[in-house]
Amino acid sequence: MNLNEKLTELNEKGCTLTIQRHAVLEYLYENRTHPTVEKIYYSLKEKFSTISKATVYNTLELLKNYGLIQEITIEKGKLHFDYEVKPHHHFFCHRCNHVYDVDVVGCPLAGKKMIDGHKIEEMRPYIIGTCSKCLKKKG
Amino acid sequence: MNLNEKLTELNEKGCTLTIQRHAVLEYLYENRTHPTVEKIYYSLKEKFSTISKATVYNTLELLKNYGLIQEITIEKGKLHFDYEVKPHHHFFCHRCNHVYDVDVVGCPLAGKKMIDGHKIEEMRPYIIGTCSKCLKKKG
DNA sequence: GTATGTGCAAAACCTTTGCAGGTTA
DNA sequence: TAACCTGCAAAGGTTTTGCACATAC
Repeated sequence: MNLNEKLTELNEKGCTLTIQRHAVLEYLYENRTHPTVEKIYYSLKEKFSTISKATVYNTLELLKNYGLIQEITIEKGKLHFDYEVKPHHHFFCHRCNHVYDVDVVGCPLAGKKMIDGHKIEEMRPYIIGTCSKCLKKKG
Repeated sequence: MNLNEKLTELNEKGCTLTIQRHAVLEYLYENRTHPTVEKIYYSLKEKFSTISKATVYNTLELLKNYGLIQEITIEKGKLHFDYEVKPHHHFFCHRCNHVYDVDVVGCPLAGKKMIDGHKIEEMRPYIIGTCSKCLKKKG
């Protein structure tokens, strides 16, 4: 889903389209590196010098609740965010702290709505390890 | 793997078997509810009134590094721990904040050591949703 | 004009660190 | 005794909250 489609959906659902919300969503659209809140905040601050961390947190939470972005809890005590909401695996390198998208086909839970009587609302398939770049650095 | 086997393994690998380490591992062995650090700390404090949070954190990190327990980052900003280290899915209820084990067979990554050139060291298949108990409470 | 959103600062919370004192081999 | 471990307190880092001001419908 492209940026305008998401902005339109947000608007149609009755959410005020503020400059800050536009900026956060646009930033995630243009930066598919699974940035942390801190990264998002400091990047936006370059354009919007008065934006506050509280607004960034509020906005990310709001966009997540509208189902327009995805929260990633793969790194201990730190949030990452992803513009792409379609289910896909995330790989976290514990050496460089980068999050990568990886493509895995044949998930046995694909399309399932329930498991053991629990209602499935979101899949978070995480993988931890050492990424290809860090493997090369190994010394 | 039962408690004595893990304690033996810890000892054989050259790790000092202190009362605190024994207590943390034993607590996880007897409480398979994926407790948070806080829950572990306050529970152990009932028996060992002088135990400190730093020791609990250190011990959990140490046991994790020995591969004897599993760290769960499913809840935003909070760590849970699991005595069971065999790969299995975890379900997190965002309503009651409980973590459940769920059994999923046919993971396409089972046994794989690499993906996209990245070295897989740990799988964390997380599912978020509303648990069966909270679905009943719905009102 | 009322409801909603933002920015600032402080608070709350979780985790890590430094170090003195205690324990283990 | 030398190495390691624990407990306490403080520090560090992330996220949340409260409230005055600003903005939107």
